[in-house]
Amino acid sequence: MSAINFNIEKKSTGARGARASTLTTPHGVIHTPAFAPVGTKGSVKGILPEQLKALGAEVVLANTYHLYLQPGEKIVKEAGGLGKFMGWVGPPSPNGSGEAKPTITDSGGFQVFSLGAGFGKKVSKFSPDEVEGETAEKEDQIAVYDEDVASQHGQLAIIDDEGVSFTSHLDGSLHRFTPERSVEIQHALGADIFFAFDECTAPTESYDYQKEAMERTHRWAERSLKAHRQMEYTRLRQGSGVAKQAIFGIAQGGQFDDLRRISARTIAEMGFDGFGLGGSFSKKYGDDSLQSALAMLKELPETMPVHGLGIGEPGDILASIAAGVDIFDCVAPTRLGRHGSIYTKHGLIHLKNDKYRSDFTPLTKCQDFVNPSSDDGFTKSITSGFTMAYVSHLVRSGEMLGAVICSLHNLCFILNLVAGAREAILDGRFDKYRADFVRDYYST
RNA sequence: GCGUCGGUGGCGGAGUGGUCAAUCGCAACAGGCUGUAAACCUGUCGGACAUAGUCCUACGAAGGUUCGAAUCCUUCCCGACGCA
Repeated sequence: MSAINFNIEKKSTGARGARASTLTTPHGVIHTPAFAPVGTKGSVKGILPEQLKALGAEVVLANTYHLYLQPGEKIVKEAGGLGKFMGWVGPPSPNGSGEAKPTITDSGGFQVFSLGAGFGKKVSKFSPDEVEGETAEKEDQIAVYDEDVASQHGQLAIIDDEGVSFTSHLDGSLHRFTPERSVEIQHALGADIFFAFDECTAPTESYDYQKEAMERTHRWAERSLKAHRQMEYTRLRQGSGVAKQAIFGIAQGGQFDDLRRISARTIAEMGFDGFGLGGSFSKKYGDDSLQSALAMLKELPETMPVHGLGIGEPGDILASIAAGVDIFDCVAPTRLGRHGSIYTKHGLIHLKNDKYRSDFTPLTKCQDFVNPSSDDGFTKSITSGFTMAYVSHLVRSGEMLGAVICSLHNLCFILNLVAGAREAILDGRFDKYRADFVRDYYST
């Protein structure tokens, strides 16, 4: 019995393609395609929950690794779950705060990549039998770590078949994630949708390593699912009612089509509630890996909801929607915004550039491209008094309001882009919608 | 007027005979950012050709010592402080 219900309202004919759906979660409905703003530590940086709602966001994504380290999953559980904890709630009821809105947690698998293991061969890896022991052995494990790499990049995450050992970036203390532990933490965090623990790889890894990591991810997926079912079973037996959380399995395979396909099939057959398209699609790795990753979706049953992890570049989002991805999350809107870059119909611009010092064009001009029905929307009205010159000034002078305005703007842009895609799908004109956008955004 | 300490690239501030077109920070200019160790990181930053590099002009001004001076000497200008 799944905690979510996925209902496809409209889909392209033929092979798997763009579709519009409603995803009903224990905390509310998500209309897909949907974009989930990222609130890694339980906060979409600089943005109030009320503002997120006004922008049209229906779900936010937080991170297991970060919340585990700080404040600790127990606190979040005690608060009543992630949504309640972070104030991501609906209208208040007469006798208290409102009901929590939909949330997703990432498993911490990405941190295995970003905290060091992504640097692959430079990082020592352990065979399973070396790490069977408990905490006492961990000191020794770290000693094998490549000191040069560690000091150069500050990375400290070591993969073995059983799980991942890592040192906290906050205080250097030693920790360990296994699939079971990740699930346990994510149960405590209580998001509507959470992910199986995986190993994210860079597309620059060799075939052999991609295969090894993929197979490990599959074993971890199985263990994650099993752990989830056991915990859920126990909870249900204690009379806690219905299933509260859905678990998505993550497929990997890097840039290799055959691995991607194998991974998709393997994950799909395990019985997850949904599918996570894993990987890292940063531009620095080249352009092919996303295409290769999207191709694997053909292996999935149409009825399976798909989450594109970390896919957030506008063109990539539309390409992914075309391939049947339903939900997205990405740090780009907020990170770019904090750094002073904003999306416009004609591409990304850097407000710090000299030419915007005296550009008195209203900021809202950048949002005129999609979803005309949102013309009276929140961001439009809240940012209507701001000019590029003013925001440029704020960003230059380090005023936090600059970061906030740019983040709002970018979230508005991406949420509108995705909402516009949904409308277009429902109207049967998605291909044109995508083509028009891409033409304008990537011209010049 | 006397004395002391200072005047270095947009700013702050190192350097006190050669390895100095001059450490570093800020500013400026540009680039990057895709499941957030990211309100961050990288590059450029006297001028001209410009890849390396080469050549100019430069450390208040003018002279001087020296093979060689941002660095030593003389005078002048300017600033801060102290004494009259």
